[in-house]
Amino acid sequence: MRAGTAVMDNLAMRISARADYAVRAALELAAAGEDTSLKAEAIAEAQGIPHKFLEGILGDLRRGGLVISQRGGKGGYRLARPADSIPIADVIRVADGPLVSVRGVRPPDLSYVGPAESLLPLWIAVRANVRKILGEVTLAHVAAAKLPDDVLSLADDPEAWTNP
Amino acid sequence: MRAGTAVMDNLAMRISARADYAVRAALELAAAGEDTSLKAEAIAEAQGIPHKFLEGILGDLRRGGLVISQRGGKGGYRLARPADSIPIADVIRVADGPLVSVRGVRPPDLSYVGPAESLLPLWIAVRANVRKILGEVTLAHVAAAKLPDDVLSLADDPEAWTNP
DNA sequence: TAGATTTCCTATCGATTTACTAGGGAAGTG
DNA sequence: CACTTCCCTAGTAAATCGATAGGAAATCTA
Repeated sequence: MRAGTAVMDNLAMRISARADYAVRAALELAAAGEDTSLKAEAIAEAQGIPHKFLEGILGDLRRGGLVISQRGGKGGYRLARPADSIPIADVIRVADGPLVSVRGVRPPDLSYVGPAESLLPLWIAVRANVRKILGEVTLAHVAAAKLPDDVLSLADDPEAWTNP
Repeated sequence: MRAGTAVMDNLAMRISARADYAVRAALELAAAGEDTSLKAEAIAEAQGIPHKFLEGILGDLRRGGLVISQRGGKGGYRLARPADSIPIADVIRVADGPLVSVRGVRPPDLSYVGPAESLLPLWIAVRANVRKILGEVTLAHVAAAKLPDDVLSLADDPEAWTNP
């Protein structure tokens, strides 16, 4: 922990509010069905997300080609593709940039010297693993509460839920 | 990406400079051997880390029980335990707090509603996976450039090194 | 004991990022 | 036209990040 500060919430790897909100909004759209559109306000209320903030995030999802928007009275947002073809990784990347980085640099662009040389393959391995999970699990999986077996088995280990 | 900004380095999951520096410093100590002590300045120079910044990080490692320090002429820092008994995860946690969090909260403390309910087990699975890798790989592994086979095989996939 | 060395502690700093909020314009609907 | 809903730009308070400064405390050598 950083010296001198009492409560440290400074994290090695974190998922931002933006990414979390983006995924939850996309899940609401997935649950609604590919051709039902929902208003930003309705999503915001359902998920407890500040609605003006959510509007910005939905704009990112639209520019990223994940959702389609419609203005006016019967407007709203809907998924651009079937929910089972949209991995969680895509949503996070579109809302928040690259999945994993070290010091703001992506692993392949790092250079290490001396005994730290093997750090690079280690970060790469971590990244590959995160990518594998979040690239495999789709909106449809989560919305239907049916995660793939290999992911479920990871989450089933009781030790995975403990704190430290 | 966030609307309106040109270059986005805003990341879903990142390893901070602090965590990176902490691991690299610990690796220098591991390479030096358990009972050789190194001065902060020497580590800073070897790894290209701002030395006053590093001093603070080494203080965290000391308070976390990972290194032992000695002041004065022949002083410096050395590992408190053999390098093969210190996982990378420990170093990161001591320097930077919990490994993985969502919106600054640790996964078990989150609560989701509706179609987002299965997000929790998903984050838990991601965390379990990161923990598994970083808890398995020790300072000795990295310093000797001999990562465990399962980690190596992850990093060997050429696709793991690609950008997006 | 004096002097040199090196850790240890506190405080501060500028830049960036994060998580939001405000206000109004553009597009579509009845 | 009136109304709705998305769309866009700006701004902002607070936290965090990465780093620096200055000196007190401990330890060693001579």
